[in-house]
Amino acid sequence: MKPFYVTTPIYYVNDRPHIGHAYTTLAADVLRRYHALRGRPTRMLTGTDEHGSKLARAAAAEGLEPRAFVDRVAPAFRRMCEQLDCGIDDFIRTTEPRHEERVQALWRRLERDGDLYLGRYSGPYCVACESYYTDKELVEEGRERLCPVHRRPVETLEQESWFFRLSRYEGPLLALYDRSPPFVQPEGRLNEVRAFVREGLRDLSVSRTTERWGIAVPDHPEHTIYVWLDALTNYASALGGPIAAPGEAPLFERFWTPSGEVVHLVGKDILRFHAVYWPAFLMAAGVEPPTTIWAHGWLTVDGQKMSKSAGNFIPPGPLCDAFGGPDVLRYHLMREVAFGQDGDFSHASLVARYQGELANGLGNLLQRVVATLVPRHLGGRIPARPGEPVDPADRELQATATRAASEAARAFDETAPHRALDAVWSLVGAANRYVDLTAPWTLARAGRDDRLREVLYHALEALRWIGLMLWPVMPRKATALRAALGLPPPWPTPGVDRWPAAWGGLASGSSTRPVEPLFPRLDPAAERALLERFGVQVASSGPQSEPERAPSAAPPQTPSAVQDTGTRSGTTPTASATGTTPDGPTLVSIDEFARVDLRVALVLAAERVPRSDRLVRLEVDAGDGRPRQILAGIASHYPDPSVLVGRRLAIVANLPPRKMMGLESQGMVLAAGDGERLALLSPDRDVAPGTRIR
RNA sequence: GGCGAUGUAGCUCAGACGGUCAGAGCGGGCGUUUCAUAAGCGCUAGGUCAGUGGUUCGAAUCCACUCAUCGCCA
Repeated sequence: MKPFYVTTPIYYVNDRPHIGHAYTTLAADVLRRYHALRGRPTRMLTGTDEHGSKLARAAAAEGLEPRAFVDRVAPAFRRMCEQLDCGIDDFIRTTEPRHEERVQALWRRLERDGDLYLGRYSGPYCVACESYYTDKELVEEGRERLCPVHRRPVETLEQESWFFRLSRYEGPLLALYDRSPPFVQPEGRLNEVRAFVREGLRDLSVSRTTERWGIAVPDHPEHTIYVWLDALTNYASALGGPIAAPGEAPLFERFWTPSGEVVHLVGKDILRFHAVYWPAFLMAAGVEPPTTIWAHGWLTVDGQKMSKSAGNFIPPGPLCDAFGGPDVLRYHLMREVAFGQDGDFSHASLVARYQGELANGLGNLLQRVVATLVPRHLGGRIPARPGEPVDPADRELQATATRAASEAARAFDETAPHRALDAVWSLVGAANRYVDLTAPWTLARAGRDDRLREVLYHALEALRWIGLMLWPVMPRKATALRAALGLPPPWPTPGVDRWPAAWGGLASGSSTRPVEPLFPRLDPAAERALLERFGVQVASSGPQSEPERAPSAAPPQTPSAVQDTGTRSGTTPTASATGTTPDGPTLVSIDEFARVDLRVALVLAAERVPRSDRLVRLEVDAGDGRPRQILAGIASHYPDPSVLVGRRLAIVANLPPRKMMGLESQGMVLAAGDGERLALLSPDRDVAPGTRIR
């Protein structure tokens, strides 16, 4: 069995973990679990990238030593893995001695073999950043080219630098790109890399005298090793490689071998470093390059482009909490996004898939079969295994299962979890149809017990297959499903292929277990509540208005873009990616406007909110049948709000509830104001509370 | 500017070698069962397959050009 070694990028710790990090880590874990289930020895690595001037600056900004800073922020990434049930085998930090030693060992090897030489590097340099930039990183303002961070002119600075003889490896790299299976996936990306290399490679500057926070060049401590040479080496250093005497690094020998498979999952922004520099470093050191560099796409949120503005991301934690564990998020991300392509995340889609596919599809299937039919008609006993299916319905179910298992396996083998899940769901659908078609409840009434037992056996067996195939993506739920069938978790065992293959593997005689619904359906109220909790406007997809003129401390409620995968971006510095919105008036369609629920509301009570100098608490009749509480920032204009009682005001009634000063505001009153004067809007004659405004 | 990719039903997308390729899932509409988480199941979508012009007996599928979007490079 070929060993399988999969890595995520190491995450740059200048940020908190968000759903983009979660996505890559999840994908690696899913692949790892799949191959483990197939009986392969597996290993998964993730970690954090903790060197570089950006981090040193971030630390300085908080008055911390870099070491103290990274020690504080790095654990969040490890916690994310745990939260997502990603069974990592190792977590490496580039500041660990075991890594630094291996990087220096690699350096010595490259130097010994003549692939490093001392030269002079010159390029645009920002004094404030103490950092070089490449031409394309600079921002142009007028005729000037400025530092992307400080917006200050850069100067051309020359310094002594070590160079790696990258130019030597043009031919070997191109040969690597011709090998099959392709070194880079998806293949479209391979062409880009090939084109890049074909245009010629220049030697690479791999040390900086201006950089302090990093790994020192052996014997030349005034030089710091280039952060990418440092960072890339993590994939091998975590195993004790890439340079190690025989017997010294057993893990490296076991997993980093031509007879094994080494897969690096990377974001498409860092493809070049992985597909050009990394294999070149390794070839120079006489080490086999990895098997595959898999570049996945971006995750947008609600179709919004990525943005790097701070705090503008979706952390995975609340999504796990909302569904009692990570499996629903795991499922959704793997199912929704075609691996390798850009994908979109939206809470609405998450909930829709949950309801349609998990609750109605699989959850309900398990419920009808295991929680009802089998206990009711068979006393919870798993019936005897029938002979070879002869009934067309039985044969059809079995054929679908066989097809699903082989298609799902092929999809996982091709790193296409979305297609694997598609295949599994073809079996879920077939099993639901099978139950409908064979109608066990009718068989029971007709006293056809033999047939009833056969039918339920096949339905249970289908569930067993589903449970196994789902385990890589939803380990907890798959385990719960198997428990319902009276089966243990599918402990992966090297050398043992547990993928379903033979129909009839379910042992008879044992008992099913009572189960809680695997994926409890959200009733409309719960669904709405959940979406509102996520800040999704129910029944519309339009942008939201902010309730009242509330303090802007809270993050924007409009779900917006997530960032890139948070790895070291080789090309785009932090500040450059922010887009600006044109200032011109925005037109809305009549439909968009119609989504705003404007109503007349009668003020029943009004009082100042204690300890707030702005807020007034209103109780209004908005035609809901019960009073509604609205907070309005109008206290400075209405110091005695009781004058408002009995007035009819215009309100927005379908904003998500929002808490201010510990009180929930269920709407917003409309007012005209310029900061100095403010006037509440009222209808000019009496209309019933709740009357729609249009 | 160079190279490349994509543009198929409201949405997300499948559709080697040109001739049951005009499809799937979701959403929408209609119907139906009752074992089940008001779930399931069945039927239904009449979309110029971006546009134009070619090649061909015949093209979503080949060629050219145009438009749009995107990626890599400069």
